[in-house]
Amino acid sequence: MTIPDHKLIYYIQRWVELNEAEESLILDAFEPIAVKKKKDLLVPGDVCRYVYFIASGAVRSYHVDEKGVEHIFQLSLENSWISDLESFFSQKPSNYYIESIEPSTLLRISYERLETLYAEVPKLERYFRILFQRAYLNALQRLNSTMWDTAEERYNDMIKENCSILQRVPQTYIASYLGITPESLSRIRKKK
Amino acid sequence: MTIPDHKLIYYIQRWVELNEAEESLILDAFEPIAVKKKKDLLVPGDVCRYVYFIASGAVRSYHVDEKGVEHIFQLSLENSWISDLESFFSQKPSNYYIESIEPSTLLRISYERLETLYAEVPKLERYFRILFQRAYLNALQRLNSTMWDTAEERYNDMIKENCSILQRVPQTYIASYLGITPESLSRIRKKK
DNA sequence: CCATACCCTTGATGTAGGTTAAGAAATTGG
DNA sequence: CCAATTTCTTAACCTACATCAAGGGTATGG
Repeated sequence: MTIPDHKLIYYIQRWVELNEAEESLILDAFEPIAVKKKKDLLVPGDVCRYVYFIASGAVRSYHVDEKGVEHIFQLSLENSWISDLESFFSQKPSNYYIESIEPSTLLRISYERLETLYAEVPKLERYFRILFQRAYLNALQRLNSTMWDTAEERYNDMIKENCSILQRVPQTYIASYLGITPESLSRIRKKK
Repeated sequence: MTIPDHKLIYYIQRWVELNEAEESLILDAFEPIAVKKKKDLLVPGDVCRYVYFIASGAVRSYHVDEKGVEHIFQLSLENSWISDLESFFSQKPSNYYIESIEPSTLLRISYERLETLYAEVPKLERYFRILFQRAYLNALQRLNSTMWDTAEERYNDMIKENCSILQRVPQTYIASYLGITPESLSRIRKKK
């Protein structure tokens, strides 16, 4: 068992208990891959075939609008998940890019394999139920603050909660994730 | 079995198959209640004890900020779910109101009862996994359009997707749900 | 190790939507 | 069925953030 494998099991065990048999079923189902910086894991038009667990590194998902502007959806560091779930679960073409922003090690599982894995390890339904529940609440909070807080408040919240990401990715990415322009973020930062 | 009970099972069966035994276990676990218009199901400071399935009627969840302004989170019609999941799952005090906006019939289940029900009917983990997955994707789309579309575009999208709600609740609620003031919504509507 | 691309900053100007205020219209309940 | 309350509209003015533009700094890969 390699280090990234350990981490996946560790993070699943935070929410559901697994016996040894279940652990190996899970590990067998995931395929480890290593990617360099700036590698596309998904491009628009392709079906999103995998859900990725980030064992190390950083990955973003974004979409490019008609004017060519990038809108960042997710900025994910190690020990979290990333995918385009809409495309993944519908198995229809995606509108998004998923791209590594640092050299990263990932564990991926395909749609078909995940369905069979649910049958082999029913507890995983519980794990993903809890995971989506938390992701949903998180998205609602982000929605709430986007609707009702100023850009400055949102940036300050991000500083509080998420220090390391600010050091690791360009400010343009942070601005896009917050829903503002790089210029505005620069002005907000100057105020301090 | 009453009509509202039927509907709950019907909507669960859209995603997972249930046998008769499982159906009755589920129906036994949910408690039907009827509420008038404007009844508070949850107020800030209280722990959210229930998840509600709306068999008929309409319910909203909202929070009131320091200035006394209401921010509507969810506007839910019959055949959908409503709760403050953050409070429900953490069993900590809520910051939200949940209030009926029409006379409604609801099926509710408590936190403890849901946990035992998961043990009795493991398939429900799958159902709620899928439910949260969809809710999460929905929240992300709402986030996306709040960040990048104009208020007018968001209102037009709502007209397309959700005709009936516009007829059934005051415009102030729609405005708040869209993240704008009633005045702005009024101006948008005048344009047509 | 240099050139190119990318990234950050700063300034001038534009605009969607907020705020305040007030009256008209529609609901509601006693 | 009417008074009270809530909802909707309109108008004048304001503000947070966007857009456009241009210059300087700093990675980075050939």
